[in-house]
Amino acid sequence: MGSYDPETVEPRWQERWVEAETYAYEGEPGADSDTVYTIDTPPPTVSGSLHMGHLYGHTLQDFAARFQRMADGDVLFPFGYDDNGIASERLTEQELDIRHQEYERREFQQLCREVCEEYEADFTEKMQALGCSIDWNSTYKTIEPRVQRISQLSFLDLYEKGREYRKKAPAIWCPECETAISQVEMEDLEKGSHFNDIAFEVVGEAPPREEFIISTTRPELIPACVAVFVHPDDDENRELVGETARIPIFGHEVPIIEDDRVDVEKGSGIVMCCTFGDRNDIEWYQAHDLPLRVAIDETATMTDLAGEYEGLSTEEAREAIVEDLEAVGALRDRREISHVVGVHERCDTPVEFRVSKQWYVEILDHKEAYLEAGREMEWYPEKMFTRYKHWIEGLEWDWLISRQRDSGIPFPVWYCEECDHPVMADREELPVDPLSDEPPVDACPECGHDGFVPEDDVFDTWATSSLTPLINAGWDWDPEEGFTMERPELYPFDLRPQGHDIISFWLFHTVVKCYEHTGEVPFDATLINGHVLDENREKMSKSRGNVVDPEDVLAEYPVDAVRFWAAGTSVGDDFPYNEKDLTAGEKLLQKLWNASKLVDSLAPAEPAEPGALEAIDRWLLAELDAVVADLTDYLENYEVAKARTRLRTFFWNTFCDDYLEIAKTRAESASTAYTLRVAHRTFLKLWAPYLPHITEEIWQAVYGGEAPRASNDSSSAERSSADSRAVKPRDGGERSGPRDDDQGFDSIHTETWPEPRGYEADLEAGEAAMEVISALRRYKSERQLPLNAELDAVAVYGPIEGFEGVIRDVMHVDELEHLAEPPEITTEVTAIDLDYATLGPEYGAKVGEIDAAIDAGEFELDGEELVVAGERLGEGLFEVEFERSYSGAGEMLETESTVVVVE
RNA sequence: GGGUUGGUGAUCUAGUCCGGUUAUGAUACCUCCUUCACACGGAGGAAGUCGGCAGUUCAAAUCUGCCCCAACCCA
Repeated sequence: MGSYDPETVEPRWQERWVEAETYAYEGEPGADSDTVYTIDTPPPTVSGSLHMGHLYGHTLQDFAARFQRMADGDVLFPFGYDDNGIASERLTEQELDIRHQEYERREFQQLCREVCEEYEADFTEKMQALGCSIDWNSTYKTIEPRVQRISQLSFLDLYEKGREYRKKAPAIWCPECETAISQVEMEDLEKGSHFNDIAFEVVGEAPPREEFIISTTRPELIPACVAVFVHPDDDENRELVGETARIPIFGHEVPIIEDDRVDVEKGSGIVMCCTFGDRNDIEWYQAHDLPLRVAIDETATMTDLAGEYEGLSTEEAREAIVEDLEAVGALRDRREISHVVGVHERCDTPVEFRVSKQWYVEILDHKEAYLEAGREMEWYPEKMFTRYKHWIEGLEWDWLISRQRDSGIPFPVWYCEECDHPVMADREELPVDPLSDEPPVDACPECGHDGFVPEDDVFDTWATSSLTPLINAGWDWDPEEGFTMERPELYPFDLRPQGHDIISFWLFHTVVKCYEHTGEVPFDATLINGHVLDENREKMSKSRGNVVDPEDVLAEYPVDAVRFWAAGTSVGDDFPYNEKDLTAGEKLLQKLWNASKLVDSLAPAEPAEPGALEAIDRWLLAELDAVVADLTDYLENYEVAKARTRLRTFFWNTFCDDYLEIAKTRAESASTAYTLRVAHRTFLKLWAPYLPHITEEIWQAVYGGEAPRASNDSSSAERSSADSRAVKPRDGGERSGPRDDDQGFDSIHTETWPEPRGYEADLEAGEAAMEVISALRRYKSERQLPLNAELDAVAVYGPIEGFEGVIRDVMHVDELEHLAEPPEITTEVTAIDLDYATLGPEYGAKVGEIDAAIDAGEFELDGEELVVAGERLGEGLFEVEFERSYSGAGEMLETESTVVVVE
C-alpha cells in the first residue's frame, strides 16, 4: 500500500459508479412519498460553461443525497439540462450559421436539440468529474417533446382552473427581441443621456401664464403625450391645474391634471405623461382613464402619429425633434446627465412599454396561499424565508407568460378569426404547434365560424422551468385517469436546492405552478446556497477576469479535497474560494489513507468479536457512538460544516493521535483488533458522503470485493504484498464479493449508515487517561526526548481506573503508580473565580462590589464559604484557584483532572 | 432610494436566536523534534476585545439605536 494517488483513483471510481449504476433510483411506484428521499434540482443552462457555483451547489446536494441514501434507503438525485432558452437558440444559429426565421418552428427546435446534444454530453462529463451521486438514468431536457407536452398540459390545466387570462394591457417590451418580457428579465443600466427643457404653451382663455417648462430625457415621446401632471402641493404650479397645454411641433392639446405621484424634486416639477415612457405613465393612464397615443412601434420605430418623423428610430427621432424644437424656440436648455434605464438583461436594449395582448397567470389573488406554502417548507437557512416573503408581498403584476419569440414551446391555442374565441388543443394531442397543426374543432364553438388564427407566441422559459418537480415525477394526463404521475412517490420532493439570488423567481414560480396543479407544496425543504466569491471576497465575473474555472481547480486538487472545502461553509452564506483550504482537504486524505494502512497492519480485516472489550477499547467505541449520533443529527439538518468539524476532530485527534498510538502497543489484543476494525469501517462510512472516492477505494480494497483494476494501478501490487491479511487479491478466495457479474458491486455508498451500538464506558476515566498521555508526550517533547523514551517511574493522581496499563505501555513507563491521594503539594490561594451565571441573578448590583473586594484582596475563606464585601457566598458561587508547588522528588505535571508526577 | 443578510486574530470559520466575564477550530507564520502509518507528521508558541459610536445591564461578540462597509433583492 503506497501513497494515495487521487489522480488515477478518482476517475476510476467515477467511471465505475456510472457503469454499475450505483446511484440509480430504484423506487417502487407504490411507495409512500415519505419513504424515498427526492431532490428536485434546478437544471443548469448546458450551453454555458460549468462554473464554481455548479460545483458548490451540486456538491452540497450530494452531501444530502449520499447521507440519505446510506441512512434511509432510496434516493432520487436527478439531473436536468435546461436548453430551452434564448441561449441555446442563439447557439444553434451560430453553430449552424442559420437564422431561425428560415425554418419552421418545429424544424428549428429539432436543430436546437441536435446542437445541444454535444453540449449536454460535454456537461455530463464535467458533472461526472465532480463525483456527485446523480442518477444518470433520471435526466430530462427542457427542450424534449415530453417536457413540451408537460408545459402545454400545465397551460391547459391552469386555463381550465381559471388561473390564466389573455388581456390587452401595457407590458414591458424589448424592441430588439420584439417580445414582451417579464419584470424579472429587466435590469437597470447606467446610461449617458440629456435632459431637455421643453416649453409647452398654455392655451385657452385667460391662461394664468403663457407657458411652462418640462424636463425630459425622451423628447421623441412628445407626440405620445396625453396629459401633463402637477403635484397637488406644488404651490408654484398648481394654478395650471385644469388648464390645457399644447405640445410643441405636434400641436395637439392635452389636459393638465393634479396627481401626488409627481416627483416635485425633479426638473420643473411639471411632468408629461406619454403612452408609454415609464411605469408611472401606465399608472396615470389607468388611473385617469387617458387616451392611448402610440408613437413607437414594436421595433422602436416611430409610427404615423409622429408625423414627419414616421419611420425614424427612436434615437434618430430624438435628435431630429430636439433640433426642430430648437428651431421653433421651444428648447430652452439641454444638459448631459447620466441616469439608469431599464434594459432587457439579454441584450441591454432599453425597454419600452407597449399595449399588447398577452397571456397572464393570475397570481396576485393567491399571494396569501403562496406565502403559506413558503411557511410550510423548511428553509435552510431559515432566514432565507424572508426573501421569499418580501418578494411575494411586493408583487404588483400578474405573471406574464407569453413571449413573441419564434422559438420556444408554443401555446396550444388557436383563435376564431371572427370572434377571437380561444380554442385549446386536446390534451391527447399534446405537444402541438398551432403553426403546423390544425385546431381540434371544425367550427368555432362560440360563433360557428370555421376559420382560425394560430397563436404564434411561445411560453416564457420560466413557465417550463417552474415545472421540474412535475417533470421529474413524470406528470401526465390520461383520458381515463386524468392527471397521473409515473412516479407519484417522488412528489412532494424532499429537497429543493437553490441559489439565494433566484429565490424570487425560480423557486417562487415553481411553487406557484406546482401548488396550482396539485394543491400541494412541492417541497418539504429548500436548501439555499451562497455564491462562491474569488479569493479577495469579490464576486466572480468575466469582466473582472477573476473567474475561477472548476476544471483548473480539479486539475490541481483531488475532488475529495474540493468537496471537503465546500463542506466547510455555512449554508446560505457567500464564501470565498480559498486554495489554502483545499490543502487542508488534501492533508486529510493522506491522513485517512495512512491511518487505514496502519489499521491494516495492526488487525486482520474481520477479527472475531471478543467476549468482552477492554476498557480502552470500550472507551473508544463509546466515544465513537457519540460521534455517530451527532453526525446523524447534523446531517439530517443539513449542517454539513458542523458534521465535518466534529468528524475531523474526532478522527484526527482522538482516533489517530490517541487511540492508534495506543493500539500500536496492543497489536496482540483481540479486543483492540476488533475495535480497530469496527472503528475503521465506521469512519469510512462516516466520511463517505464527504470523501466518496478515497473511502470507496479503501473500502473496496479492504472490505469489499472490488479490487482496483490491474491497469494503471501500481499501488495494488504493493498493497497485496504489503499486507496480505487485510487486502484480498482479486482471486483471494475468502471474501471475493458479488462483483463478478460485471454489473453492480457493493459500493460503500450503498452501505447502511452507522448507528450507535450502545457501548458503555467510563468516559471520565478515558478522558483523564488521554490527558495524562498528552502531558507525558509534552513532557518528552519539551525535553527533546524521543516519544518512545523510557520513563522510570510515574505517579498519577486522578480518575484513570482501568487505563493504567495503557498509559504505561504507550508512554513506556516502567512503573506507574496510581495515587489514592494527591501528591505532596503546598497550595496557595492565588485567585477567586466567581461564577457570574449564578452570582449575577442573586446579587445583582452587588457583584461589582464583590469584584472590587476580591481584586483588593479583601476576602476570607471560611471553610466552604467565602466572606467578602459583607456577604457570605456559599458553595457553587465561586471557585478557588491555587498555585501548587510540588516539593517531592521529580517533576509535577498538571492536567485538567489529574496530577502527574514524573520521577 | 427602500428592504434583507452579513462584517470575529494574516486568511477562513464556530459562537449571536435563549447576555454570564480566560472567544472555537483550521490554514498560514515562528521554535523544537527526522520517533518503527503519516514531516501533507508530532509538541510548543506568537497572533483577535468580536466593523464604528452610543445605550440597556451587576455583566454584551451576543440585546437596542445610529453610523460605516459589502453582497443580494426591489425601486
